[in-house]
Parts: sequence; structure tokens; C-alpha cells
Amino acid sequence: MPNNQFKKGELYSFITGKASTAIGRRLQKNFKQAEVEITIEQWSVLYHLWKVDGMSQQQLCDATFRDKPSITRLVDNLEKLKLVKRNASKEDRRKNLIVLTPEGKELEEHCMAIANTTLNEALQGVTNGQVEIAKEVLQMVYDNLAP
Amino acid sequence: MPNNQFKKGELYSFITGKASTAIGRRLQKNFKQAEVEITIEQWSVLYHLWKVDGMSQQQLCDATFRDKPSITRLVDNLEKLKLVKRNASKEDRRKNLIVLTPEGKELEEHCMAIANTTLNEALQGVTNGQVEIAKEVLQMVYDNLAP
DNA sequence: TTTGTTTAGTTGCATAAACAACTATATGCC
DNA sequence: GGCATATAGTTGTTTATGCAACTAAACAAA
Repeated sequence: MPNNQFKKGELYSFITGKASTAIGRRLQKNFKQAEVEITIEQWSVLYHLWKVDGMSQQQLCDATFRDKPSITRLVDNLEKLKLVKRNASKEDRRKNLIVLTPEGKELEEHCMAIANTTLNEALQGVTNGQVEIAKEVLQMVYDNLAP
Repeated sequence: MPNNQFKKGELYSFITGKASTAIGRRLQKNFKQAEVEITIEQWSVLYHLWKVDGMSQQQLCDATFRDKPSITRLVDNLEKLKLVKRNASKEDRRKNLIVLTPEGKELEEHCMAIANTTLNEALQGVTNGQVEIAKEVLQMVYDNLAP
């Protein structure tokens, strides 16, 4: 018997990731309730810019696991919301450096608090040990499938 | 110190579910390589119909964690591909019963084999015990956030 | 310098998701 | 029966994804 065989019924839920879907929806709902008018996809870009401002679009692709067109359009929409700005790089004129506007920076504290709250809601009753193993498994899955 | 506190850097990956994204992409790629011309979203609907043919759209919503417009359009596209058909219910004329066509039924074996292969690729090196705990955690997360 | 290749980003197209507003049928209550 | 309400499904709009094709700049080799 193979080591990693799921039963059919379990396979589906695991693959479609209903848990991460549920977290995403809850996070979106919590943003909305707090009148933070951004999508979770936009949030995922801002999240990395809050850590390192001025990343290139390619760096944002790698950080967020998205392809270039997705980042192009997410940055388009974040620019429309006046949360980021595209600055042409002086060293390499192909590159856009994406920098936070003051409005974009301002969101950080509030958004991260909402994200932490959401995660605490999600993980009620789950022990640290279980979370550690779950994270390990997810990381291994990701590494197994990385291109 | 709260029990369930993620470190910032981990929070992001957990919420955005990069592992389940990666599985979805690999499954899509494997379908394409096998010349199965369906999306993973269409697959997720077919998957339930293979178990119970003739479900209503509302039942498909519940089974796939999607809202009604999403299922309306997925069924639209599956009908265009001639994999399913909408049959008006005789007991309740509001309901459409979604039934597989012969072409739709034919796909089952091949698709499920691809899905199982994909899952085995994803879970290489992960022990049964780890998988069990990961599933438990994901289920608890889902239950914590269920509406 | 020119030619070919790689890298960064954009655009077009099809599919899908979330939300709100809508139609039509069913049901419960008086 | 008649009216309010709930349920099943559709449509419109905005946002996002995945893929392919594209432009422009950088780089490397001759």
C-alpha cells in the first residue's frame, strides 16, 4: 500500500484547499468590516512592500507566487487606489520599483492587526505542535511541486 | 504569549495557501499534459457528480464551497463542453438537476488517476502521520471559520 | 557594431470569484 | 385564496488568474 494515498473523499478537500479559501474569505470580510477597502490579493502585495519597500515587480512575483501579468494588474489597481507608485529604476531602465505612498504606509498597522486577528480566529483550539507539523507538511508539498 | 501566534513571515504563506495553490497549478498542468481540456474548477464540479450524479446546483454550491453565480457559470461552461446537462426537476421546478453526459462520465477514470498522481507528487517524503495531523489542522481551521 | 539571447514588464483573451440585484417557484400563515 | 417569505437559479459588474504574444532594455559574443 502506497505511503501517501488519500481516500477519494479527502483528496478533493485537500487539493482545493478549502481551509485556505476559508481564511482568505474571512480576512476579506474582516477588512471590509474594518472599512479597509482592499482585496486580499492587494494585501498580499502590500504585505511584502511593508517589509521591503521599493521591490521590483519581478521580486513581487517571486514573493507572492504570482506571474508577471498578475502583478502588473495588481500594481495597476494599487496605483489607482494611490497606495503605491511605480518608480523607474535608474540602474536598469527595464525595472519598475514599486514604492508605498504615505497612504500605503499608513495601512500597515491596521491591516496587520486584522490579519493577526483573523489567524487567531482560524487557529482556535489548534496547538502549537499541530501548527508546526501542518506548516512543515505544507512547506514540503510546496517544495515537492516547485518548478 | 498567545498559543496560536504565527511569526509575521509565516502568516502570509499560511493565509495565502501557497501549498494548495501549487497543487492546483500542478493538477492543471497534469491535465493539460494528458490532453484533458478542463480547468481544475470544472474538475471539482465533475468530481462530485461522479460520486452522485444529478445533484442540484445548490448541492454543488455546498459541496464545492462556491456561491451560486460561480456554479451557474461553471455549469454553463461544462454544458458548452458537453460534459453535463441541466435537467429541470419535476418535483421542484426551481431546481436544475445537473447530470453527466456519456462524455462526462468517460472522463472520470482518467481524471481521478491524474489527480491521484498529482497528490502523490505533492506528498513525496511526507509520512502518513504528518498528513493526518495536517488534515486535522486544516479541518479545524475550516470549522473555526465556517459561517 | 551588430546580432542573438535573456530579462522586465505589458496587453489580449478566456475563465473564474465575490457581491448585489434580479426572476421565478415554493411554502407557510392568516 | 392571498400575501409574505424563503429558496433556486441567473445576470451584471469588478477584480483576479493563467497563458500566449508582445515591446523594450540589458547583456554577451563575434
